[in-house]
Amino acid sequence: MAETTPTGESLLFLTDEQLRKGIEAMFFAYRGFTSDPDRILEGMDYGRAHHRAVHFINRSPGTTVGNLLTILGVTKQSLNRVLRTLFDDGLVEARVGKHDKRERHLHLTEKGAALERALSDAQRARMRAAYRAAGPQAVQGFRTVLEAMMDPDQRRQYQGLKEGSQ
Amino acid sequence: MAETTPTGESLLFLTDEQLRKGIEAMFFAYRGFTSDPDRILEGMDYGRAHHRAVHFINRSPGTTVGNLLTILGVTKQSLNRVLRTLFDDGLVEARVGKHDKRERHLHLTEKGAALERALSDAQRARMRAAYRAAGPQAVQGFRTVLEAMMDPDQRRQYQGLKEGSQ
DNA sequence: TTGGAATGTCAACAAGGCTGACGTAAATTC
DNA sequence: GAATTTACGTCAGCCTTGTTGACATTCCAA
Repeated sequence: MAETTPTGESLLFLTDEQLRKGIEAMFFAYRGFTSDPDRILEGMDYGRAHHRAVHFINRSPGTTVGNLLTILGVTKQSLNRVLRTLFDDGLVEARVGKHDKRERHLHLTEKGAALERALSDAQRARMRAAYRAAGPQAVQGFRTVLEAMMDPDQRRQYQGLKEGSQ
Repeated sequence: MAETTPTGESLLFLTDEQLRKGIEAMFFAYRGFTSDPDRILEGMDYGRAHHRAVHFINRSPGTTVGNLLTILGVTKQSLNRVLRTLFDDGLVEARVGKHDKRERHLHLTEKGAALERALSDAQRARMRAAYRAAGPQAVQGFRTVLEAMMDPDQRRQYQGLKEGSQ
């Protein structure tokens, strides 16, 4: 491999030390990333799992339970516990599929949409501040590296979500 | 705020849509980020919490229990459960402080260092591949945005760890 | 008509967070 | 020298969110 020998473009950014810094940056940044929604959710009877469900239902209204299972990567039992409380509290409603009546299409109620807004407003505020401080060029790099870090399956889901399927 | 009106440098990267993409990128990328170590740990009696402890003990040999508590941001009861199994299995040893005998200074044993290497090798491999694919410029941006996303306290810890204190 | 897909649900369990209370030894302060 | 504070350990109990396994229902599709 010719590119393992530093040439004009230095490859110092691939040293173990630089990689370790990247790893710790992910660790600490992810804590910040989740902290604002977590603060909102604590006290309510909800947790991070509810946030994720509400986020992706808002993102793809009418998505099915099976879709959600794939995206979230958890078992149906685990997701069902979360969805049940969201149904019971009137944040999410499930509509029986028109074509395939086995499927349940998930939608946020007005109340659910309100919670989603509160959570994502908080999360976006932090993201916006970080983006603004870092600048567009840095944001471009940020997205590029994150995308390269995903598993191929996850990346496909991420990209598939880019243009909403309604 | 004058800079909320797009000028020469477009501010399209600050739209809600772009921010949402950044949020989902963090979500999916973090899953990839943790998946390789998780795979190694499953089957052993260890989990992600053990990984974190071992990582930071390796990072700062001789660190105290209190330091570790601050860095990890968990309660001593929670950390203690993890440390106890690491002691019992001979991966970590605690040395009574020389100056302050109340403190326990934590060190990896050879066995602990071996596990740490296995875990960080796997995690670095993914990070290295992502860095290489994205290029140095993107990596620079990646680190800049992550740093801006941390809480100030977390950022101080992250930066404080940059140059090892031994 | 029959097999398999999509979903819900019950039960049991584990990891890893949390709080609260209590104990001990060592350092520090008064 | 006594009192207080600090660093750490531990017991008990609770919560969220993940897991596996088993079983029922409904419905599409071959």
